[in-house]
Amino acid sequence: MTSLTDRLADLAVPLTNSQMTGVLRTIGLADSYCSVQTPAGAAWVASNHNGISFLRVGLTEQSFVAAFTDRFPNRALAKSERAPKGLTTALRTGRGRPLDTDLRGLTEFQRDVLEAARAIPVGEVRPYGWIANRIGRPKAVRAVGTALGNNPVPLVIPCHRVTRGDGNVGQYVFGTESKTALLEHEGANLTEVAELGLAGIRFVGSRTTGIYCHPSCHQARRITAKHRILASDEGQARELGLRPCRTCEPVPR
DNA sequence: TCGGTGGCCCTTA
DNA sequence: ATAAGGGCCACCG
Repeated sequence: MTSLTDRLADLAVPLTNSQMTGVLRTIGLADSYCSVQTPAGAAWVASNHNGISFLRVGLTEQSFVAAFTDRFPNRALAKSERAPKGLTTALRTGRGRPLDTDLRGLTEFQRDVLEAARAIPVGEVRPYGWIANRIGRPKAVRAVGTALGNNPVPLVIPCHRVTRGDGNVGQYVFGTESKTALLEHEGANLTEVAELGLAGIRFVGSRTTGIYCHPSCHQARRITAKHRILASDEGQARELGLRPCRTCEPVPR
């Protein structure tokens, strides 16, 4: 009678390293990585059959591999010459079909935060509190910041579009200057948002449409100056007879 | 009036 | 259990 181990041994097929990597990759235990150019500079990016799993800007190849291994101790990593389909274009234009991402290993809270951040259009920003509200945890503003700080795939998931409620850009994995540069590159009206923020203005409304928005919402930016109304909070916007924009979903704090 | 700040909030390591 | 983290508000001089 043949033992189970004997039968398994009969089944075993010798694999080359690259074949083994291929198998591991298919079952999500190995990632490929390559270098890509981004608006924030040269980056290394890892991906597997689930999608993009890890991206870092400004690291040597060696320290990227170290960072990946540190984060995913049980996964193999092999170099590839080809970038995942659509990645280069998506990173350059910030547009197109959303890229697949691999967010395994993150908590539900962290995934919720990152998914919400994906909803912010190119050239616009939303406050941390907007994410918190959107995921049904209005008071977890601070935790939202922490979760974004742990975003494994910056740029792919645009955590740089989340800024402080007072109009400042706030912090960023790759540094504040990089965040500012990215947002300017995307065409966000950063100085206007900052000026309004300094004056305590959170929302911009239109006398003609009766709608109020976040100041960077593309709808808000089309409002003619003489029809523009400013509001410091939701209550004031309501008093002015305005209702929230369905596109940018302005939220209190 | 405005910039600095202590205290609070929530999640994760 | 505790501390720290990409925030925010109220309060203060």
